[in-house]
Amino acid sequence: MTAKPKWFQTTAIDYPNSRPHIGTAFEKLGADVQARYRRMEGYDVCFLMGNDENTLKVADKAKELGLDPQAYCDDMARQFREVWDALDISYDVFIQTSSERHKQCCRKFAQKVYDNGYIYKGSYEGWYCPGCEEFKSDKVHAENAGQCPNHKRPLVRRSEPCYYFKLSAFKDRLLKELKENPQFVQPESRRNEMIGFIEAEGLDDLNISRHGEQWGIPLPFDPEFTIYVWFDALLTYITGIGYGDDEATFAKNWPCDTHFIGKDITRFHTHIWPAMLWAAGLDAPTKVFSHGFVTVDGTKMGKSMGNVVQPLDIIAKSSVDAYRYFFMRECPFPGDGDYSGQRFEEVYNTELANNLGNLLSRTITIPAKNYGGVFDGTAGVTPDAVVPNLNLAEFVATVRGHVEACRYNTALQAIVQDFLTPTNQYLEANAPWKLVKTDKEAAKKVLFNAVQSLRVTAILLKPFIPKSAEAIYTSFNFPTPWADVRYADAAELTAQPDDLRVTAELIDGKPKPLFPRIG
RNA sequence: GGCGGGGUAGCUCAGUGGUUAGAGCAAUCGCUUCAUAAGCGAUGGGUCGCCGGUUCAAACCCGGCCCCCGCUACCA
Repeated sequence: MTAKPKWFQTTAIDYPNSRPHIGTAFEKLGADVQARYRRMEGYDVCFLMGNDENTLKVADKAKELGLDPQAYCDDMARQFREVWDALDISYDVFIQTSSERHKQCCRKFAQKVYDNGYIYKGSYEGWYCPGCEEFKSDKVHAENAGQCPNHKRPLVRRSEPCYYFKLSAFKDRLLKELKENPQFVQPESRRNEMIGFIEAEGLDDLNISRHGEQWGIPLPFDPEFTIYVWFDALLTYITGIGYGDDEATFAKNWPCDTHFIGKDITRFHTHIWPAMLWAAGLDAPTKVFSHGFVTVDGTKMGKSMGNVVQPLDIIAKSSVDAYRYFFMRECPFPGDGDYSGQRFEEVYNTELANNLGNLLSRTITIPAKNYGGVFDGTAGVTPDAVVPNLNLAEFVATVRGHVEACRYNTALQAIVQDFLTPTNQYLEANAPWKLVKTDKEAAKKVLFNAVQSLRVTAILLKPFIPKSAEAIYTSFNFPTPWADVRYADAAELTAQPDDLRVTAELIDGKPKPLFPRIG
């Protein structure tokens, strides 16, 4: 027996200022489809997610609510997980950066980089607002005529000591990695941006410390300073799998096979993060995938816009799988997408209710009525292909390629248009509901073939809509247990040892609609 | 400003030189009634951003122009 290949993937960790919206969920969903697909394909998957808590905003928010920061963080973590669980996000590790374990490992990492000579003390000079007690960027300074936009008082030039990470030392190595390894940053457009950036601007050393903060992780070599948030946030990807305290688990999983992130933080993950890892003597991640953003009714979502949509609100009106299907089918994962209630209804009714759900209903009801749900004499019979001019093995290979490249919408489009719709056409062309009156055996064979199409469909849809795919699959007595099916099983039509039977629960001879129409 | 991507049917998009430019959704009409008022078929609808060039032939190649979007150091 050979060991399973490992697959380690992460999503970005989130600021727990407010509950997750559909944009945050988009990332988790895309990552989840990949994780589920990899598990199906026999990988030993570790899927890591978490919350990024060591930020001032979090401490402020807790204060505002009169809560201890830790209590606040723990409660938000609970709320986040509630949403992820409702969306069937199959994470294996959920890490909070305020956890003691993370902090300890974080300090170990910082010490290591310091010992390796990639952190040095310097000073940071910039425009400071005494009212805000923080530095403002040159941009803010320029745009507000040298005044603080909050306090309307002049910003003052100020210099304070800090610690720098020697990012510049990795410029050539990074450029080489970016250019020679196309998989390192996906999609391609983001990779080009990252290469272009270094070529145009070079790489400057980065201030990684803050001074005089209470909430945060102190630098091990100088406790006067805390580690600036993103430096510790990125480290969850390794502390979550045991860096610094469980080397066996860490060694097994690292390097990361895919970091799923939003396109806005691509630079952190493709410039700073690999450099940090190299500075500590570790490998860079294999792939960083930058997904697009979700808009609502064509406009950017935001608190100030008052158009924030939460996943649970959509699920309440439909179902988890409807939610998952919509975003994976309608929004190209590498690019941006839009959510609107109208479009949601359209996609749901057309593809899930009418096409898929109805197909299941009709292929259950006719056999149930005419054959008592048992396809006598089909044991050992190889099904006929239902879709003309389709090489099933090639088709499945195509879908697999789309899934592996995170082109989820294209994968689903292929499944619906090239497989599901033709199955409905096949039924129409052969009309088993008529044929059954003249040639019961022939009608049975037609239905048998159609049901086998549903088997293929259920397998292909498993990573996308796990519950519904299982409901379809277990509506019949297919021999391979659901937990064991792989895409390879969808690639061929084979005989089964027992007569095919309808195993779905029937009420008055009919199954419960899988996706009841909405609207 | 610089670098990158894009402008194709009402909507979302496919289509990198070769017959009358395609798909899905939406619209209209017909067939059907096994099924979730579901299914199937047909039809309408496009000066392929604008102008010029290369070519026997251009949505596709080249030049110019207009417009949109992304990146340009810390908001998924």
